[in-house]
Amino acid sequence: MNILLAEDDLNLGELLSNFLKSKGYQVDLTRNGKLAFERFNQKKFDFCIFDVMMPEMDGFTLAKEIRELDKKVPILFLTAKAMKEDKLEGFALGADDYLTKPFSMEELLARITAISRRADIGEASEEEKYQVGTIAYEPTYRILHLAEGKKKLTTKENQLLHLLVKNKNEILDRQATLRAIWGDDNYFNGRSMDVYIAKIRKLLREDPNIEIMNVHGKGFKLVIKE
Amino acid sequence: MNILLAEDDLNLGELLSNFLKSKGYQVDLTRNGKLAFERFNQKKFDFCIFDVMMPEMDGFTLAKEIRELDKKVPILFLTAKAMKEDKLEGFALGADDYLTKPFSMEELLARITAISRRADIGEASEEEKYQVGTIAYEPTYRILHLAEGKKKLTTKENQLLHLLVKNKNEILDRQATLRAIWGDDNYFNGRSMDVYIAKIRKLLREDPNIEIMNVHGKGFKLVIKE
DNA sequence: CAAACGCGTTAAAAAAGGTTAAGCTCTATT
DNA sequence: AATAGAGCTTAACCTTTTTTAACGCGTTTG
Repeated sequence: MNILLAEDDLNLGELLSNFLKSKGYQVDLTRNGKLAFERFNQKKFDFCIFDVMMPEMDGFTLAKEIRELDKKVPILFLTAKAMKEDKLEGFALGADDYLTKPFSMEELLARITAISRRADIGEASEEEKYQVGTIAYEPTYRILHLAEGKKKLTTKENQLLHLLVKNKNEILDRQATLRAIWGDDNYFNGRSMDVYIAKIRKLLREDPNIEIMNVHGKGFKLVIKE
Repeated sequence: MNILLAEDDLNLGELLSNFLKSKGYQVDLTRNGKLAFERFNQKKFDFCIFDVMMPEMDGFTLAKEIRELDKKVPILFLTAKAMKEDKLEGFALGADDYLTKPFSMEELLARITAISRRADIGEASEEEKYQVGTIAYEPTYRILHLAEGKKKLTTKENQLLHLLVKNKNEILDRQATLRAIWGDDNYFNGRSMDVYIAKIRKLLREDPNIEIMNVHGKGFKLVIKE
């Protein structure tokens, strides 16, 4: 299981990282929210642990960005002792739990176990495979199973389609997507994204029930009729 | 839009109720959780605002009961300042937001606007299907089945028509609608809405029994004769 | 009843999106 | 090192969607 850990205190960070690794998890440690966000978009994570107070981008903002793209990945916050209002903000973002420093390693492990068990029900994680209308899609291998045969997607095609599919029937926010895939939501990246939407639409044309609809000024939404 | 308000402090209750009414919402004010729950079962509400501390039945218990019946209706809690663990409990129940007393009316309005927008346009994802006079309407796919064939609606057309249809035979309040769709009820958005009312009227002209009537100074009402 | 306001409607301006193709930047290959 | 190819970005052009403006008419209110 892959864990994304964002902690600016390098001592604590290494400590946690080593502990979790010793328990059989794979851990990516990042120094701040910004780096964590980039990492999150490059790799698939099953669990996130964020310190709330970090330079560049704090844990809550980070969680907000991530929630735009992934509604499900469990997020656990590490907060300095007994903050008041701050905690709530975390929960409103769909946090699954929080720990107040100082905490014991065992406590952390217990939470991770409990939450990931809950999150895992019905999900075989690792090998992802989707059925989009009549078309099978394997983001892990970037393969689209069309009627005429397998089609290998490019990096960007795959990233975008993956997000669309993960957020089926929901609006995929334009800005958040741009930041996730292109790292920046300026005008030109926006146009680039439009170009990729066009490419993907062409690829999925095979099944007339699939539609990527535009929500003016907001983003795109993948819907599949009946 | 119908709001269910539960607040035992009658002064505050009346104040809130009047303020919200002045902003175009219909408000049912109840004195405690028990009465609120009864009211909830008699009428359809689009939004709930509950004080946490109330006699008979507190806000959290109330929310728990309501969530048993309705998983989606937005709930906002009003809490006395800075409770600690208690607050968290609210979020676990699927609260959408909370406000800590004292708060400003504007702040409340902003939250309501934001949440109901999110709930409204974000995910209308269940297969809805309406019959408006002789015209079938599928808001999920933004399709209007006219005599001449299918007509695809634009984002705004769809949002507005959806609200009209959901509130058939009831007045769709102008200001509340503007905040729900446009996020702000300023003069220009108002004119924009009028333009869309005109568009929709044109689309629905096919069936002479359909009428979108104006209620001067209040809003619009979709009625279907006999 | 007149001034102010709200609404109906149409047209024009502005913004956002759809699509195609040319250009650029890598990387792999000769 | 030059060439070719793949992938991505930028540019260009066009369409659709939304907003803003303008004008006229009905309604309300003092």
